[in-house]
Amino acid sequence: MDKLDQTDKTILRILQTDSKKTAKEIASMLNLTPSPVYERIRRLENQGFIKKYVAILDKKRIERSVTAICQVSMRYHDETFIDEFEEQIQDLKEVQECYHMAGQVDFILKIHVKSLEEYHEFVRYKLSKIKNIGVLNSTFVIKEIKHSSEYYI
Amino acid sequence: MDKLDQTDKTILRILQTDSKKTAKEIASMLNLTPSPVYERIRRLENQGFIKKYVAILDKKRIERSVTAICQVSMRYHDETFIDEFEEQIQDLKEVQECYHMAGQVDFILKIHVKSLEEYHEFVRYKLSKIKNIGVLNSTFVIKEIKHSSEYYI
DNA sequence: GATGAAAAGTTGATAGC
DNA sequence: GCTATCAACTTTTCATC
Repeated sequence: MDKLDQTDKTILRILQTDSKKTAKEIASMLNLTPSPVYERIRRLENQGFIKKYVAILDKKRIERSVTAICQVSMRYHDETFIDEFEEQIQDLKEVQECYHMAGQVDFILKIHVKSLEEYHEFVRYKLSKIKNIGVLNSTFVIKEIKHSSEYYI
Repeated sequence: MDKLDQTDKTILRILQTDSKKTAKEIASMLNLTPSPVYERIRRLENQGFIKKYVAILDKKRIERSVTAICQVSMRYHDETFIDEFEEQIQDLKEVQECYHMAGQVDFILKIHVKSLEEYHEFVRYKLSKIKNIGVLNSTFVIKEIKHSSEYYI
């Protein structure tokens, strides 16, 4: 009930690249009728393999051209400080990703802003207002080589 | 023709969180009829604001639980070496994101694998086979604080 | 730009193999 | 787990305001 067969995997691969493909289209790619494809997709959703369906926007088109990677280390590593940091990061709309890391650096953040000026304001008025940040090291993306929401299956 | 009004922005915000919402549902959220919503979505697609629609999978469910951030510096910075690196990275299915950075580190990669053992094999048999890599520094995600495909609009 | 209606296509359910 | 069929709903188009 929780195992994926080859048909399931193919369906997931297709939906990861284009979720607007209809059950009918997928069915014809797999030499099936739409019904089993439809049922499998429903099952993959219910069993939690598919979390959601989203539109991917072009960041250049919506003025989020600057991508920064920001590495943060905390001054103290009390549980409370860490929890507080995590909570406050959730509310920062410029932060698209944030990971708690093993190693020297505590957190890695991916940030999207309109310009370097906006990044400066983000760091000055939002990020550095969070308590207990020790080291804060920002680098900027000069070219996006690969950026995908797909996982290899 | 290329400017977004408030209605466009609301539609984009909705589609970024749930692209399965029908034109009818969005219309009722905006106190409109489905037709103008439908036309706006078509326009947002044609003008390149919406790049694509995808299904987001649960990485734990499909055995890609380990996320690594790998920072790579090149030995030499010739154009040919850089181009070659970028090309070869495209073909590595474990690499979900790769950015060419300004600063000390040349590239930052986000990698998804099943286990640390698989990561070891990835580095040993795939990544380190790419020519001209000088420094290679891997860290692992111990907790995902935030991970979204949405941009703030 | 929006409404409203109508044609074409998809979804989702059900019966049967 | 599949095919075939069908009603309900959505998408898509278009005349009209």
